[in-house]
Amino acid sequence: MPVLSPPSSPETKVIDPDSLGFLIGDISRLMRGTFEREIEKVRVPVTTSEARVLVHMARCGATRQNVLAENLGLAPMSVTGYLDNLERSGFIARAADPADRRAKIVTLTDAAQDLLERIAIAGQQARAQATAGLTAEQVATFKSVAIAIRKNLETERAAARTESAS
Amino acid sequence: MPVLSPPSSPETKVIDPDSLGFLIGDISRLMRGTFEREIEKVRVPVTTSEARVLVHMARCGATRQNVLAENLGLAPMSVTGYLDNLERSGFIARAADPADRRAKIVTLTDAAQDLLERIAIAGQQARAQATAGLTAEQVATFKSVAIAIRKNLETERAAARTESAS
DNA sequence: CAATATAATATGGTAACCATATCTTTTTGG
DNA sequence: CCAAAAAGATATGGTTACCATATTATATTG
Repeated sequence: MPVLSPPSSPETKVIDPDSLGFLIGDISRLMRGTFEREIEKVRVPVTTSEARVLVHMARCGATRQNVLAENLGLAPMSVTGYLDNLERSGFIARAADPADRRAKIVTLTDAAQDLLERIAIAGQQARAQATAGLTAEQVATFKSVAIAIRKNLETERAAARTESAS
Repeated sequence: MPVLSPPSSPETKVIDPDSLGFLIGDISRLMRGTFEREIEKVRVPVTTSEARVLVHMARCGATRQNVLAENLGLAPMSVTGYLDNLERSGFIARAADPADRRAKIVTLTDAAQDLLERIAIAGQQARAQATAGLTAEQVATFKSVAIAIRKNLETERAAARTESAS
């Protein structure tokens, strides 16, 4: 049985399919799948992004939506959509900001507390799957580099953003 | 100016918004955005996923679609869609497999060669943005841990897959 | 107080997937 | 050898995760 001849034509530029970007995309897709399976197990009726919104809200307390959007690194409209779902499900509430009637302040409801605990469990499970066989140090290093990468990309994103608003 | 009081209620389970899964999701979203901006700059009329398909094809040579799907870690139907677009754009061609008339063998066209070079440039640029200020060693470590994580998650995915086919 | 900016949202769109059913061939068990 | 099962691709239709632009209501500023 012949070995597969790698490039179909000799001068083909061969790009590493394991280059940084593809690798990140791969683990993101896979991690999301694993998390969704765990979310299902603990019966949490929210999506991954909605869970992220809740987690940030738990961290920040009552916030305006635009602040939350900034916090999440998302367009305000994306957050509006997630909040619509979460509000319909009874996990968050919107109230007019007395200081600025254009703005709305979102808060977690009591129902969200239960949810957050179950989300934490699902997250732990997913993380355990992902990091099986790795040392705590390896994971810590990975995370710190990931945070540095995120900062770089956020900076670039902000630059692209202001540039397009020329 | 008062510091934000973290949890809105004292017993709130506070989940780290920088826990592994969210972090990975963040850099994936950001990296894709950066890559898309670079892709635009080099005038490459394909999406990120389509680019990934092309890159894998350059690596594997002529393959059956199902092999390609397996290779990519995607459902066959997802690959069919990407290949539809790429074929319409003239970057890949489908041919019946003479050994099995159910199967189709996909190959890159000459037009794809140009494209791959430009994709490589966009990838390098995006990578440079992402890893600014990091040492080669940090990046290498990051990648090796990412590969380990990917392997773990692929295993879990396969297990979930066969389990649901009970 | 007119012009402008800002908070949220309505509307509508794209990308990246997947499940299920279907069609065609191939393989296989009797 | 043939009926039944399996396997490759695809049609159909759906979900999630976003974003851009226009709109509305309110606030700010010149």
